[in-house]
Amino acid sequence: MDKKELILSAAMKLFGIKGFEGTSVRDIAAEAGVNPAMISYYFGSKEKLLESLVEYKAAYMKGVFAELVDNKSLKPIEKLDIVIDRYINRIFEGPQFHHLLSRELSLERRYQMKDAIAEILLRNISSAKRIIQQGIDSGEFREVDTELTMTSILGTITYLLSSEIMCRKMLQKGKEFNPYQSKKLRERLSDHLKKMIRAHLELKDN
Amino acid sequence: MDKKELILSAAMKLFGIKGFEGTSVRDIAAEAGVNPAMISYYFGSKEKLLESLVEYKAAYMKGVFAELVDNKSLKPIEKLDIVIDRYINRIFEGPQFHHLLSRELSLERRYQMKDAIAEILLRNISSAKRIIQQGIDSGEFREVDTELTMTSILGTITYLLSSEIMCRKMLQKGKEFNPYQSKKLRERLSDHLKKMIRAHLELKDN
DNA sequence: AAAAATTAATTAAACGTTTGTTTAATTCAA
DNA sequence: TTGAATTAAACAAACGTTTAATTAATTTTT
Repeated sequence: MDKKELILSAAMKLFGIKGFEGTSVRDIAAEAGVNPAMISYYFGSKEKLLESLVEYKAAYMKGVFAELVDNKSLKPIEKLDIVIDRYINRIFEGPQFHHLLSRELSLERRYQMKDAIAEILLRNISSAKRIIQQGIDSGEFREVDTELTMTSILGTITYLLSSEIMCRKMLQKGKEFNPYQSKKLRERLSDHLKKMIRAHLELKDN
Repeated sequence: MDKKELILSAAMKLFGIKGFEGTSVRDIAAEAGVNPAMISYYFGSKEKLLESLVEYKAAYMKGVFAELVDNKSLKPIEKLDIVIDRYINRIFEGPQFHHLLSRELSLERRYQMKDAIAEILLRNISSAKRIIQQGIDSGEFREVDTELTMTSILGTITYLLSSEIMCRKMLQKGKEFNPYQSKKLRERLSDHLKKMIRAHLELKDN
């Protein structure tokens, strides 16, 4: 792995757990095992490093749900199940990046970057919204508020995994419980969301 | 208003919008119109100011739902409606404190404070969880996952209001749309949540 | 009630660190 | 031999906090 990537992954880790302002370039350099000057040398500045990081990571998230929308062999409710599971898996696998994004979004700073982040997140959300709309149009779903239904799906996952301590207390677990490594929790969350979304969307006279 | 309170409300505002590490004591002093030294004088340190702030604000949130649990004249579903509306109103009225809390919770720092914050939030959540359990016990609700059902309620509200820009894009609104001052959005959110929770909790053969 | 003494509040300035970044010299690779 | 990569050192600026001096308020003494 070249030094540029070492810096990026060190920054990812530290920004994720200590926040942008809470992480110094010397922290990042030490974590990456490089000289602090290399950060300015490669990225220009700490802030541009953050921008590079978001750009770099965003590439992995491009249009994950796009092909799902046009799939003709799956029913809308089955598509939504896939959306839910993919989203859960993504956050379970790398919660740090997700924490970084939501923290940046909630700060009144770096507006240009916030806009870029919002665009990244929305790219997938709008695909999922279209799936719900498909179900409504075909008469399989009730005429729900598509935007807020998506909000509920994402919000449930995000809120549960926004902090380990909160998750533990919420679920009444001990200190030995690690939310992000619990396969049981993944399934429990997936199960809850799918059931709730079904009850919410499916017509009563089914 | 005495200077101690001026400092507290200035800190509340700035920590809320710029974050703890992103706000300097000089920023706070300027916003409050006091000398920077007054912060050390009254609170000891910047970190203790944050602790005082959480303690100060937490007093207003003490056991808001406690009396609701024991209320005999309301049905569980009606109680939940009240929980939803109170929670929505609280965040709409003062989103900054809520942002501060969730940001602090997601950082791997100040663990003692995180624990205190989690306890504050959980106090009300456990009351609401008991309401759902009442409904299950009385046979009015399905046997759902009470913890994750609460997570969905709180997560929906939190996610929608976690950032203005994300909210606008999610709802496809223009720049003139101010989520926190939109009475329409409050009602739309309340309506969506109540409907979804009803579909999720109420027995099919009702 | 007035004066004196004591405590509290407030200030500007300075403290030592840490911050992000740059420089200038050096090592490395092509 | 040229250009890129890497380094240690230095930079000014900003940071949280402390100091020492001054003003304001309160209490005690006369």
